[in-house]
Amino acid sequence: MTTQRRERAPRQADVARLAGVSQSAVSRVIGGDPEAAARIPVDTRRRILEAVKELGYVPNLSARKLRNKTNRLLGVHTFEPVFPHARESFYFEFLLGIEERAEEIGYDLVLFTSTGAGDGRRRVYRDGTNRLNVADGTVLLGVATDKADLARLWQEGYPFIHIGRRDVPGAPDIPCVVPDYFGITGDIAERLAALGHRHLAYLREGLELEPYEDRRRGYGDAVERLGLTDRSPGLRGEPGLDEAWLDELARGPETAVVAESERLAEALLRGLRARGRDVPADVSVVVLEGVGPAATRRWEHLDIPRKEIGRAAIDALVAIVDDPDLRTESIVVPCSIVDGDTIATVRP
Amino acid sequence: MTTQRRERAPRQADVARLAGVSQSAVSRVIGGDPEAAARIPVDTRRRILEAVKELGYVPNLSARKLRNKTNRLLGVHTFEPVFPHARESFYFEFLLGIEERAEEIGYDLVLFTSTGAGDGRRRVYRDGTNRLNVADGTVLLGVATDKADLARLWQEGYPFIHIGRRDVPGAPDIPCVVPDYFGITGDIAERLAALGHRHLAYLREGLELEPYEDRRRGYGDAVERLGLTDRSPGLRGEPGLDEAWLDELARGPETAVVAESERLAEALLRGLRARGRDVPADVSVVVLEGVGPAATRRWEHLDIPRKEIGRAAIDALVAIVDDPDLRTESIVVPCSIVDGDTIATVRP
DNA sequence: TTGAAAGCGATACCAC
DNA sequence: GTGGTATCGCTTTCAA
Repeated sequence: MTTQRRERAPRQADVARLAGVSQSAVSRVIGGDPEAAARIPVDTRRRILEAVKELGYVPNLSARKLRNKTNRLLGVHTFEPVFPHARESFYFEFLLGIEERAEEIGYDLVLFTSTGAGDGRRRVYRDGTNRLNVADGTVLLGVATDKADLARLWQEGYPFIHIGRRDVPGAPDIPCVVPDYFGITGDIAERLAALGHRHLAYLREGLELEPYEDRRRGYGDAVERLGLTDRSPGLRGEPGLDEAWLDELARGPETAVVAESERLAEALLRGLRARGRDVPADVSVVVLEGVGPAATRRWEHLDIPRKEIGRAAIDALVAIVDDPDLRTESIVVPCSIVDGDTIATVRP
Repeated sequence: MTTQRRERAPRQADVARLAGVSQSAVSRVIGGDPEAAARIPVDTRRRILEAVKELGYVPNLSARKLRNKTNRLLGVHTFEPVFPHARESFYFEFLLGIEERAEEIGYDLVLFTSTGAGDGRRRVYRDGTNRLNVADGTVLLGVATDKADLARLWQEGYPFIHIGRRDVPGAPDIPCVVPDYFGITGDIAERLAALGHRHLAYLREGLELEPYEDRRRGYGDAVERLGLTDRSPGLRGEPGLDEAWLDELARGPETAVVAESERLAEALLRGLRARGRDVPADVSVVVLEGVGPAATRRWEHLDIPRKEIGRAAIDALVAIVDDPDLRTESIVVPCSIVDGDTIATVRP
């Protein structure tokens, strides 16, 4: 049986003709609105559905979107390519959550990949066109977030949500879903205090993104509140870790260090050992980011619930899509601390 | 500076009004058609572009698609979820190629994820709606390909391409991009023959999908053509590997085995060793599929250029989208053999 | 050169 | 209950 291949996709008008009813009737039956469909006699309905099957009619989503302004498509725009490095990528887990949740609630995903400027960075607007607007709304992520793009999207009133906090001048409240860095870094300081640590130090990366600010503020506030001391350059804005400060640390009163990255923690570990001090015997260490499965040590570290965040982003986005006037505050997702063997109670 | 957030997205009509021209003029300038745009006086053009910028106008892609029947969106439909297991997935590499190529040629990707039936399998048609038709065309992949879906898509005339060969009754030539299993298995037989092997055996998996047929045909034809012998049950349709046949193999004239999967090869290896024979000293082994990075041995095996195939799929799809009347034959992508240490020349 | 107007396919209001 | 009909935003033909 080799069926003939169809030329033109059938429209509601074709269905209507075949069923001997008006186009509106077809729309009412197809459209799924139970209210409207219910008001149609079973018999007419049956004839229409038969015609639909006969012709193999399927609704045209673009037309629907044009009318309804919605098509159950959610976008995902990453400011850097994701797939190429997906395996190791920081972002991969977010996508997992995004896909999972989208599937659960019956939305499809548009991956905006074409917007490459050729230099690796991706912009939302390409020759004046916001390509995102095929989708009802979009989740944005990436370190290299373009704030101008964000501001413009916000002004356009396009529904979107950003993973990770971003402050954008000119756009008061960018809807974001953010890990609770502020809270968890406070908890970390508290945990250290509970173990008897009074003198802490903070190791800072060279990045000045908002999420780092949150960590620093959370930690700094807690140190103050708990009456601890921290005389490290990191807390006051000096990134990195130099020999001078390592010397200082090795003979100073500090018994615990919070490092923004595993990289820094590794360097710290080497530096301390070179000076005859060990972790956690002499110094406890907590890592805030970048602890992978290939880690050399079981660092006590902060865990970002990426999949959770991806899911939360979809839910928040759908809420915004459903009600664009919604003034969404940022969604804060709690983080947790993964126990490692790099902290200990202070030696008496 | 806190700019006001816009209420309604501006349309061409708004731009036209502001620029003091007609809507068609705006369309001509915006639409990008150089022919049409060229016929518009520089001055008018400038006024229009200014109005566009002033209002922050961006074209509505749904309306465009409705008119033009194209929106530079390509779909990806997987018959099983991909992301959840993406890291290890057989399919992941295909996606890499797909994303890469789509980005290069300026298309965005729609990930059809919402079509889950709840049982893990995904169908194209959900309550009668072909969700794919938001995209200009779609790449389909998956083992659990639903042939009814494929047939229906084909009949509808929807532009798509399937990764992996599939024969669908009722749809003469499903456009597919397929690894050249037929050719490469022939090459494998030849390579073995060149090493002096005259008596081969074939180990078959229990799956009856088209790609397996291709491998079996390629191998079988070559064995015949080269005047080799193969008395294995695998070649004639018996899947698996039982003790009886292992005994047979251990004392028989066979000096080389082609196994459809690493799993089978492993079982073979164990069986042979238990019978005092070794690989490749006594028996050479070539594996056709499933050799991962965690393999216990450096199997001589077939390599599927997955990324290449993904890229080829996009190119083929775009060709079909551009010209739907195109009778696409299947695209065949050559495979290669990865050298391992499981084959050797026949001992004199 | 420029503009009016006819669709593209679906929805919903408003009469009948 | 049912069927015209205006409308969504854009492209393109056809006149002016």
